[in-house]
Amino acid sequence: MFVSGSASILHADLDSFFASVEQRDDPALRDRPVAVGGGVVLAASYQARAYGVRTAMSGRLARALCPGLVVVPPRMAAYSAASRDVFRVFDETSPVVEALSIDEAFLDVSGLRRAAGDPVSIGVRLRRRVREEVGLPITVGVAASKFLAKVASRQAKPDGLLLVPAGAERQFLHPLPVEALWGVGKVTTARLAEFGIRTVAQLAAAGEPTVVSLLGPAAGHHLCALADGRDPRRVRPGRRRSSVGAQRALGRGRHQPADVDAALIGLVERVTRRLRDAGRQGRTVTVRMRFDDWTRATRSRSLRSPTALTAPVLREARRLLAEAAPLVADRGGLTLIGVGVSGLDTDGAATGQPELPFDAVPPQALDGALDAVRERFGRAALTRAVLLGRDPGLAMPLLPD
DNA sequence: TCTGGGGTCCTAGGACCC
DNA sequence: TCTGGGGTCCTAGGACCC
Repeated sequence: MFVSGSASILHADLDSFFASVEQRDDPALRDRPVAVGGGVVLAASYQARAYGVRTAMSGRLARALCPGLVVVPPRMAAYSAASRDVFRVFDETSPVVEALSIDEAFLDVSGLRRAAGDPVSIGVRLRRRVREEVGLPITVGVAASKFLAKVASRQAKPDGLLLVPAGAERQFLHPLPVEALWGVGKVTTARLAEFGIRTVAQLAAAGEPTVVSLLGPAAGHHLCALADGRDPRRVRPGRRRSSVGAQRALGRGRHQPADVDAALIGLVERVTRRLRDAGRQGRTVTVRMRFDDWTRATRSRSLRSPTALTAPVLREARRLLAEAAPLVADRGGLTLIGVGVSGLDTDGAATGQPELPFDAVPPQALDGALDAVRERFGRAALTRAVLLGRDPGLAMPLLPD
């Protein structure tokens, strides 16, 4: 059974974001095939995509496919600024915005019909504003669930808007190939194809027990629910990053220990600098490695207390790397090294997060507010918040026990 | 084709606690 | 003393996304 509420979730996604910013800032690049990157393509304009140029492709291959390709080095600061401008438009469009990445977000506009019109009109205005005020093309999918909105925007690209009307979810979804589904990548597509499942309709017809036996319980149940149009996930504003990492390719061949250590120091400094700038601390240090045979490994350990300081993270990262020395020798040397810090603290007070305006939380934001309560005050307070929340008269004040 | 850099989520076994 | 069940945390790996 399709559960079709009204189609009031927007998925807004900038089109080939990095390349579009470059074309915006340099008129000479407009209408030309542009790739942002160097050794590897980070983003390709649609003119470049027409030649088969894709994200993650090597620069050499991209140039071979598209002789007129203009390759420009990335300007991360410009992309961050553009992202801030676009998110300002998002925030002015709806109070319930969930950022997914630097260039896409979900917006719940269900509470805005009276104030701002129906979801499609809101989407049309959003696209116009981003075009006029930021100068970038953006695609919007409109549907009753996050999943469908995301699939819709993917189908509508570039520079489009697509509504999946309530009740028409199955017609929209079932003819699509399984890889059109958010979360189905190469491995899952191949696995399903072994059993003749290539479209969403075939997935739905195969039945949940079969899909679960192929993909495991979590992915199986999840995918069947999605193929059936069931996706109850709310748009959750204010989600925070839970890990910070940095990595660096080292190139093939042997690397002197001193060079590897220098790279490690640089990575640790970058990561801890970002933690400090964000006012966050983390407990688990992870060292990522890639080897000459392209296999990967990670080693991680949790510190006794969270930190954002270079020294303790570096000490732990060096230890982890030293312990992995036999592995490195065995697999023919390092070609990439990375450092991550996860288990980030969620203490709002210590991180400069503003006080939660409990009396100003719109009903559709309750989900996110409760998560924030749990993060800040723990489970007991969450239970109490839920109980209080059931009786509007008791909803304030809410203080930690 | 020959390969970057940033993330999220899931699984699974083992340790440990109640 | 032996046993069970449940929960959480830690670590490693892998799929997937942009």
